[in-house]
This record gives sequence, structure tokens and C-alpha cells, in this order.
Amino acid sequence: MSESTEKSRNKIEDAKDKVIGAIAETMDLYGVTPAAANLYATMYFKDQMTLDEMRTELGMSKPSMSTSVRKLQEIEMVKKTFTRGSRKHTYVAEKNFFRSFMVFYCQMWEREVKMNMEAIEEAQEDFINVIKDSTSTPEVVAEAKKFYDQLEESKTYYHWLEHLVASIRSGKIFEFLPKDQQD
Amino acid sequence: MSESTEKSRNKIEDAKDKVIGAIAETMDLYGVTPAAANLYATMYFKDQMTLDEMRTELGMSKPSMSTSVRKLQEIEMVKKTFTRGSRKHTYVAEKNFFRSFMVFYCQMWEREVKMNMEAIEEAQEDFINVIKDSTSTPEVVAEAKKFYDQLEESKTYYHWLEHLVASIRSGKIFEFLPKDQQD
DNA sequence: AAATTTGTTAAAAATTTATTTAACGTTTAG
DNA sequence: CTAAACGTTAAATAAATTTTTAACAAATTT
Repeated sequence: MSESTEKSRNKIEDAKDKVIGAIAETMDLYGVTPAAANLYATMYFKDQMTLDEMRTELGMSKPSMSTSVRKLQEIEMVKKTFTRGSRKHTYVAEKNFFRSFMVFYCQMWEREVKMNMEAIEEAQEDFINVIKDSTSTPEVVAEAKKFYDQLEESKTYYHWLEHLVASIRSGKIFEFLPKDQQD
Repeated sequence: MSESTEKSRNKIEDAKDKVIGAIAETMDLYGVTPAAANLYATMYFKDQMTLDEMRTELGMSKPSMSTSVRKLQEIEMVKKTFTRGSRKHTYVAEKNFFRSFMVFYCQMWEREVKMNMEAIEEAQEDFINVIKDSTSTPEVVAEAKKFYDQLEESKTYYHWLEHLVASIRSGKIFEFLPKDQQD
């Protein structure tokens, strides 16, 4: 290979690394380990990869790659692909950020809604019992009412979050905010 | 205090604790420490709190509370309030989840857009240089073009994210998804 | 059927993050 | 002006997470 081709290839690698670094750094905030973040960012510029290629490319252990790939599959940022003729599993990165966004946030928000709404429903029942209890003092009843109302009010937010998730899943949000809209 | 009042008070505390636990658990995913998550969830049911009250209520050290409160102020989930006559600083939890949602996600997404767009712009310049370079082989040029186009395509997503942030900040999103809409 | 390849699980080590203890500076009350 | 109260910073400790090494199981090839 000529010297200038070598230089050009290096430039390409450097350019990719800038983007890989940025993606990996922001992915940290998405609850994945540094290894998984680096892996996804690396795969973003690859057609497909095997576990061994990942290990070589990132200089990390195979179990680390195995775990990272699984985590990435969970949030659907990586998919397993069938490659005939090869015993090794091959994986492909989801390159459409819209799809990653949808899966990740919908998953996250639904978990939040479910967990908090369940707690709220239970707590509200408890508050009602205190309010209904004839032995409760007016002071205690007032307090229970106050908290009950606070929780009731907060449900508005969780309902809204559910609607947001639904509109993302259905794609309706893109009628309101088109994908290709210019500044 | 009578025995039954005591029981009612306990019921109220138990009910609150259910919600506190749920909020704290989901907040972990928002990039705050367990201490900060517990603190916010606790403050959610309080009018206002001082550092010493926090320490007593959560059974943690004062510096831990100090750090947690600062982190929560950063994402605007807690505000400092002036209480005349008291030397101690007092803090109030933001109880409107819509506002917390806005501040947190807009902050997060803007950071992501900024960081990744900067890297993309730099990388694209590099790719253009390789493409323009007369000593580059056709093979290398083709690769540079491919990556350039991939990044160009991804910008659609970041632009969309910016529009999403803008529509949340301006409140326009609530025209599309009203806050009080029923299922 | 033995040996090799591939991927996963489990335990150990290493790293990072969170929390506490201790020390410090600033303010206010006595 | 001294002493106590309050909050923060810095260093040390503790806890949790991430990664690796080692062992294992399944599948495939020879």
C-alpha cells in the first residue's frame, strides 16, 4: 500500500473515532456500561461483527463483549443476523437513531409509569382507609386527604407519559414533529 | 396520643413509603445517586427541608445531603427557598413532574445533540478532505463518501431531537398531547 | 469418539462511584 | 472577640459495578 493511501486510511479512522468517542460518551447516560457504549459506537460504522472481531477491535475480553452485546440486544440497538456458512454468530448495529430512541425511551417510560402507578394506587387505598376510619382524628384525616390529592394530581403526568409513549410507538408524533423538517 | 391515632399515622407513613420507594427506584435511571433519589422522593411529601432535617430523616451524613441537594438543584428538581429568621438554608422539591421532565430531558438531549453534532461536523470535514485529496485511491474515496453520507443521514435525527426539545420548552407539545387528556 | 471451536456462566480482581469522617472557612450569636 | 452553628471541601473508607480470568457446556469437525 502506498504511503498516501496509508495516510488517507488513517484520516478516515481518526474521523470515525471522533464520532465513536462522542456516541460512546453520551451513551453512558443511557445506562449502559462503557464497554457496551464503545461497542455500539464501533459497530455503528461496521456492516456486521462477530464476538471475536469485537474483542480484537476493542481489545477487551470475550465475556465482556458477550455481555455487552446482550445488553445492546435488550434495548434493540443490536440485532443478531444469520450468516450462512459461519459458525460464529454475527451482529448488526441498529443504525437508525429514531428506532433506538423509540425503543429505549418507551421501555424506560413504561417501566416508570408502571412502577409508580402501582405504588400510587396502593398508597391511595391506604389513605382512603385512614380517611374512612372513624377512629381517625380530624387532623390525621386532613393529612391523608392532602397526600391523596397530591398523588391524584400526579397521575395526570403518568397518563401523559403513556400517551407520549403511544404516540411514539404509533408514529403519530411524526405528524406533529416531522422527521425531515428543516430549521 | 391515642393508640388508634398512632396506628393511623403509621398507615400514612407506610403509604408514603411505598411511593417514596417507587420514585427513588425509577430515579436511579435518571443518573442520580441513590442518596439523591431517596432525598427527592422524601422531599416530595414535605413542604420544605433543611440539611439537618434531611440528615435525620434519611439517616445519612450531612455532606451526602449537601451533595445530593446540589445535584438535584442542577436538574431543577429542588429549589432553595428563603426562610426569614432561620440561619439554615431551606429547600423545596419541585412537585410538578411535568417541569422536572422538561428540564431533565431537554438538558440531556441538548447535551447529546451538541456533543454528537460537533463530532459529526468535524468528521465530515475530514471525510471531505480525503475525498478531495487527489492522491486518494478510488477505493478510499468511496469509503469516505459512504461514511460521510451515513453521518449526513444521522443529522436528521439530531435535528428532530432539537425540534422536540424546542416544542417541550415552548409548551407546544401540549397542544399535540394535552396534559389532561383521558384514556 | 476425541479434539477443537464457540459462547456462556461463575468467581475473582480491578475499577469506579458513593458515602463518611475529618478538617476548614464563613457567618452569626453571645 | 470568642464560641458555636452551618455548610462545603478533601481525603479516606466503603460499596457497588465493571471487567477479566478460569471453568464449563454445547456444538461441530476431524
